[in-house]
Amino acid sequence: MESIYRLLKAVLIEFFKTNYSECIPSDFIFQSTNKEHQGHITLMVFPLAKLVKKSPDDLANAIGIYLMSSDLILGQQVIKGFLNLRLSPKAFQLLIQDNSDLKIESKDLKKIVLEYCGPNTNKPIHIGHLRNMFLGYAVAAILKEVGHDVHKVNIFNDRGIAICKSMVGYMEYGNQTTPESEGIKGDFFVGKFYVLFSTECSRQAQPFIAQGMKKEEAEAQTAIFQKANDLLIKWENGDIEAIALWNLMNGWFYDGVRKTYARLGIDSEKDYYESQEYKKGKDIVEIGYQSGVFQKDETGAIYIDLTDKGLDKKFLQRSNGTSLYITQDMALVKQRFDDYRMDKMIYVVGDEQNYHFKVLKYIMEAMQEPFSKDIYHLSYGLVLGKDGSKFKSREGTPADADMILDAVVEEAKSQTLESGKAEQFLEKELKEIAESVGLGALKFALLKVTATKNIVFDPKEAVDLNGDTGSFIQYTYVRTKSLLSRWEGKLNAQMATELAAEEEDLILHLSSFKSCLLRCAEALDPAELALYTLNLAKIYNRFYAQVSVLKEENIEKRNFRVFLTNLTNQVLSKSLTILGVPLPEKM
RNA sequence: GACUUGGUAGCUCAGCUGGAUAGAGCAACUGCCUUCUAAGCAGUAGGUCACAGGUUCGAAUCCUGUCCAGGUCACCA
Repeated sequence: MESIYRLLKAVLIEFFKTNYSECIPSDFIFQSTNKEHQGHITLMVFPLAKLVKKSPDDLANAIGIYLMSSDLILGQQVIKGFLNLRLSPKAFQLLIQDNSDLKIESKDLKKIVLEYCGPNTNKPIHIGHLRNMFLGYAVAAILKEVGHDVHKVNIFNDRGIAICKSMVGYMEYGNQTTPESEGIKGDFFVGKFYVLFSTECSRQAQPFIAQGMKKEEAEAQTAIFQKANDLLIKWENGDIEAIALWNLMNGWFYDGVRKTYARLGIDSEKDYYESQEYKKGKDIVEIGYQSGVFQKDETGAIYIDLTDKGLDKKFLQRSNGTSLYITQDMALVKQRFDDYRMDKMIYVVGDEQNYHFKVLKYIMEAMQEPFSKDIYHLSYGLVLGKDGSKFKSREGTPADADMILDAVVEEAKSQTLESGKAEQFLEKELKEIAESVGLGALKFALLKVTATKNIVFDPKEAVDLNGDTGSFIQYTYVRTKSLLSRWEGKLNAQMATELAAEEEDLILHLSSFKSCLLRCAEALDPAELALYTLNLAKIYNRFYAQVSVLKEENIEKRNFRVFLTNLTNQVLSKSLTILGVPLPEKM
């Protein structure tokens, strides 16, 4: 698209130079022409008319006539100050030339580290993690595609009171069982004891609640909670037994969660562990305190005063000297910049932590760390249930990532069976198709919504294979693939002299792929790419239904349509790969 | 209360820096498989863009105010 605009702009500047030499516009606004009107692109004449103080219609007419001298323009029509332009075959040929190569050359390339996933090791990952992973994966892929040097890292929140709860649960109810002995996936096995702990804890809390205590307060009074707390202190003090159990249970967890990562196609080049970093935070706190950036209150707790930034006092270390969530993040961010020396650190973390990252940035600024300006929180909205409430795992709703994935894959399988096509597939193929269609549907459903917005997620709808779904795109991809597999000739970008409207639409849309990617990279949001891809599939399907490709008798036309099919296939394949949506062989 | 994000068709969402009669999909209804995969295509119906002002040739989009919803404001993570 760009080269067309560039060429047209040159002609327009020419026009203004000859007619209105005093006021040359710095920019021209084009948009695609409305369906009701003839034309492909439209020039906005209003701002120009204002500049030269002429009526929009008169100016539009004058420009329209002038543009006819360009061999890019075949026709022009002025309607209420809109100058609608029909592009010539040469213009379309140019668009094809510009876009048959999908490589993007951009400047200002950066080294970027992106943190995503971030599971807690005490229970299986849930739907919120899915959004996090899909989003992080796609953003990283987009940045890479545009040319940046991207490094994905993962953080395991592997220490703290939560895992201690699972550990106490196991000590109480485990009876020496293992995931192997029970036939349960490791992360679920660990999570089972977290639930057992929670159940017992709320049971023990009942009497306190009856006395009028708040739930959280009451639970803190229970004997079982006390055990977890003691265990945490033991762990922090390096107690051998506590650490052995911790290693054992985290091992089970990693074993389970890595299976889920593999199934989801999620990867990272480096894993960070909170347990290995958190202590360094205390040193930073100490340095900050010594240099007067942080203060100590009467109980001995250390805080930073951010009231002049419109924020509150933020505590960085408890009065008993133990570290807090923010303490370890202070250490971790520094560690990352030491490890990678990158230009930008992107945290993919939910928007409930907006405040946290704002504070983290201010603290690093206050400590005069030069990297403070390069910290970026890529924040995304919640995944809500159908009634608008948060997904929860305890009430029997299938919020666990594995459960949701299983459900979606199962649904994809039954849809395939229903379609009547299953007979032509082997059992193994059917399984593969269900897996990639199910996973694709799930990823697309979570990626098509603007990242900052909350998503209302209905598993049934995501699984639905009709309409605005990943499967629709996958289907279109398979269609192009199947068609191309029947083609034995060469690919030829030489355009036929006459184009059908469906071909023009396809070319126009294909030609905006690169600019779409660049906008996504700028916005750090794959949603536009998801919708672009969906639209490409729609436009191709229309093309497919309206014109013949392999059965076209005119050789020129046939060759060119195969070429368009191939380009569509490539763009679909590239987009889906970036989004992390699997490419099925058959459907 | 403060800060922050949002409110567009019955439902889920687009609508990029202001541009033409506000667009998709789902759900409802109609057609189209002897033709390159019908998980498809074509069509009908569905709207006071939360509300009220303002800015201007022009506002879903920008500004102000109001209402509603989510999130955050811990010596939790």
